[in-house]
Amino acid sequence: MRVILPSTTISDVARAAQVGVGTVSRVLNNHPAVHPDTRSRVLAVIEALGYQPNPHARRIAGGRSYTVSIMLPMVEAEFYTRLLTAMEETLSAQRYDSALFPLLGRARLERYLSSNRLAYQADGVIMVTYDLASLFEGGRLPTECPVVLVDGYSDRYDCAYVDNYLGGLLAGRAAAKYPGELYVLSLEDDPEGLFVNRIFQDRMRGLGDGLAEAGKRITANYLCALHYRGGQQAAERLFREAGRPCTVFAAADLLAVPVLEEAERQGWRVGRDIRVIGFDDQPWASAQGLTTVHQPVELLGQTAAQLLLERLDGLVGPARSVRFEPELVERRSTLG
Amino acid sequence: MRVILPSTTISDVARAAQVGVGTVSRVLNNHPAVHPDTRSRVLAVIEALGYQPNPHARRIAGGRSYTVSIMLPMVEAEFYTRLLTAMEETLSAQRYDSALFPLLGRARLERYLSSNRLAYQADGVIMVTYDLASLFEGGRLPTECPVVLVDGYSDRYDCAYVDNYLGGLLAGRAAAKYPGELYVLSLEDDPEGLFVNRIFQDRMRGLGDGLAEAGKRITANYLCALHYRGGQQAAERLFREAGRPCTVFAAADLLAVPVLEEAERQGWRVGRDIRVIGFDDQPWASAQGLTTVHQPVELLGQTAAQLLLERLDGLVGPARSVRFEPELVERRSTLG
DNA sequence: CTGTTAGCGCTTTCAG
DNA sequence: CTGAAAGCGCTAACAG
Repeated sequence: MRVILPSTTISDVARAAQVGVGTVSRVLNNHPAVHPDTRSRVLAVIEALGYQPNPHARRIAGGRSYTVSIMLPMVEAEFYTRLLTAMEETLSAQRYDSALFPLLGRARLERYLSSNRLAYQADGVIMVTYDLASLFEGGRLPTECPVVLVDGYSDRYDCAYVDNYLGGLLAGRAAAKYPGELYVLSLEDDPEGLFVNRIFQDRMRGLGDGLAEAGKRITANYLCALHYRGGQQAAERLFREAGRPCTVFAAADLLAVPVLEEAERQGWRVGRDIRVIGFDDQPWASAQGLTTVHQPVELLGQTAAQLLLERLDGLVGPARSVRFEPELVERRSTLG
Repeated sequence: MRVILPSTTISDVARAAQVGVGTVSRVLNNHPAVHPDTRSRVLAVIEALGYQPNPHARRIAGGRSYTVSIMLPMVEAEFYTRLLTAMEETLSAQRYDSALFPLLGRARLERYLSSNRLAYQADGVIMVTYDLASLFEGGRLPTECPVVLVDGYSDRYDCAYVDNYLGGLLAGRAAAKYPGELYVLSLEDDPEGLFVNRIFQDRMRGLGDGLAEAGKRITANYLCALHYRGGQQAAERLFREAGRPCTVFAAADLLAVPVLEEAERQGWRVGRDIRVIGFDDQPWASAQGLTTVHQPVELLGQTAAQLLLERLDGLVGPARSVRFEPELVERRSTLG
């Protein structure tokens, strides 16, 4: 990796390019009023010197720091890793950097959110999954900078989300066609009760309605923690209590895997004795032959980043929301 | 939550407290040369106005931004969550904020590390587990600010680490006393090969030496991914291939759990037919009755933060390293 | 002990 | 189109 002296400043560039600092600044900020020749000369010097503007100075001077804060839960790594990667790619294409602030509890959250703290010293904020604004009086984060919510719905902020109700509905309608009882693995409540996660509630509501259309209902709901082991513990109980044939809806692919594996262990034929429907369509779901509700995770991330970038470019107006429709992907786990 | 106007500035405070901005700055930075009465008057105003200094301005002015960047892997949530919490608590007690930069691949890493970018615009950097300096020519991060490595050993930077070799040795010596073959669940290599993780290598070396002292050796080593499911897949193979009695060393508690559970499923008596030794001593290991090598995770985090804070206070001198000794905690899984 | 002032690196007028 | 200059919020001399 090339090492660059961190001490190069805008006036070094100006001097080397034989222009004023104002002009360098204009080039840096893509101001149109710069002669093409001057611009390219300055750019050449910037390149040669490996100059990078100091984000703090930019911010202090009333410009942008080209920095966004992302506040995200520290669970279920895979989903968030995908989302993060997508957001960071979109942001960095516009030369924005991002820093993460993990949602690890109320005390830490309050620290982040107290005005003027680091998390707010960015040009924009992306909240992932949780609409933290609801924790504040007035229902708004105490910040002037644009805020976007991803993987969650809000009517006060721009947001990009998947219609989890519809996803549940699709799963419910599919499940209603299959013989036998229907069992569900869904998420237990957040022990801290701090964050309100509507996502899983929506999936369950959709599922219930999808079943109801066909006059069916859930036989039992196994609540579990959102990790493989949680799913496995639920699966073990399920196999003790369920008869075949039956259908299982797992509110996340992660929870469906142990069900498939337990079925194999118990000698139940997946797709006949037991049908399994997941939610997410993680990259590995296809190889597992798991029928599931597809969520466009990367698209979600790109969209959220895009919404924020537009605000950072000065767009004003009411909150926009981009809704994605999930799709049922049928595979071996329901097709025998 | 109380909402505070983000626009309060140091001169607002100075005016309200009827002092000069210099004095306010002195109070802010705990400069001794301030009359106690003046100090308390200023502090009262700061409190009343809810004033928080702007970290960018502080940084720009040549002072500290009271900000540290933490670069950490996005896996095995529990260990890192504990470590993070400990570090953040120690840092925030000294009024330092921290932002996370996830290690998600080479491209992103290079972006973080290119000089003058956000990750470096902090007063200090904490690297977790991976010594990123080895990726650079010269073996040093291209930054002037102090760097600390936690959960890893380095001779160029201050570091706080647990002697993983010793941990392995203790496990090996214990295992050598038990009858039957010895099986191991350890970590498969990082697919990207980007980061060199010595931790698990050290544990394995120690284990081998501990066994060798008693003239014993490992019968088979099951490589697996560092999550419950990885452990479970290894455990299933292990139970097909192993005879009883036997002993299993899992290089992380996370991997030991599925072994215990599979034993129960297979009707093997834990502590007699199969003995299990983990590594970490996670908070739940005690309830599981898991014999394991205790790592003082919180202490590790506090120490790393402390090492950094001392550097931030101006301490100079050669790299210091704080080594913690792990301890074997014997529980039901080896005691029958 | 304290007020005043000169920058920190950058953006943004404001004249040319 | 471009240079000079003011100022963002703060720290760190510098005088008193």
